[in-house]
Amino acid sequence: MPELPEVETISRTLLPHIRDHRILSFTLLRESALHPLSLPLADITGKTITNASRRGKLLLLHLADADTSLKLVVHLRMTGRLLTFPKTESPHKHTRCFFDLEGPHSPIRLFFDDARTFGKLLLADQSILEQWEFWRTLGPEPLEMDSNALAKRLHTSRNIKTALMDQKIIAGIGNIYADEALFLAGISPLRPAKSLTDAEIDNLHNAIQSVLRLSISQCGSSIRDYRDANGNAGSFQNSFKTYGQGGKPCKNCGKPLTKIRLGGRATVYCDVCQK
DNA sequence: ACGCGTGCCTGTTGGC
DNA sequence: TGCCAACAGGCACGCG
Repeated sequence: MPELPEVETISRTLLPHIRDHRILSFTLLRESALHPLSLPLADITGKTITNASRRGKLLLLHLADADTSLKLVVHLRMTGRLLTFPKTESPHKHTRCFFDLEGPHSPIRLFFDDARTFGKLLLADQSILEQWEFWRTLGPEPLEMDSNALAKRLHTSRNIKTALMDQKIIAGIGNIYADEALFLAGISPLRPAKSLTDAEIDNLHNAIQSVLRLSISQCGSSIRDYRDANGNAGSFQNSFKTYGQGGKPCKNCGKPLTKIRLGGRATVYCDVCQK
């Protein structure tokens, strides 16, 4: 399930394959893969991909031609993948859209595959992005914000786990990195966010940044679906301290980890080490 | 205005 | 062994 480190990895591994490639055509196999606010996908033909970047969990392909500047925004949600193949590759079972690209070398086909169909493509200019509520209200990048900024955004009565997963508060954190960061910070996921002291928020801020940075350095976490743009798995799942580890001994104190549901999400923590 | 619960979607898993 | 409910979870949405 691609969160910030996974999307960052996809962006980095995808760019060398598609930079300076021109989009010749597209094939949309599932209409609902297109976000309702999107420009018609036909507007993408003839555009050149100039860059790939990330904002929160969103992957951005920067497009340009002589007159316009557009972005193809990809939200992979749970099971979305972006993969490149030679142009002879046929659509896969879960291919929702593919693009034929021509570049300096051999032509390639860029696939948007998505088993659970939660993912979306949004072809947007600046004005569409500004109309898009999710984009407009997306919180700051965790690797670019300081501890004071985080403290200001955590004035909510909700539990800290749910608050960390709220994309309006901070962008890019999902279930994996919320659990892992709270364990590293020694903070219970059940704590009301606004009950955290400045020192605790400072710890949490450091924990969020170190967990995300470490995961990026390991090319993200592959539970089952996630792969980078070359189809390779990440390895941060081997470093999980809590996520998916309910009932197993805490790596710090040895007591079995507690598994609960919080905001409808599986949540694993140590009730000894996390206060 | 805010917090909380539910539905969406389909492949995988685990219990009987 | 086979069946089927439960589960995975990011986000929109509706309710109180």
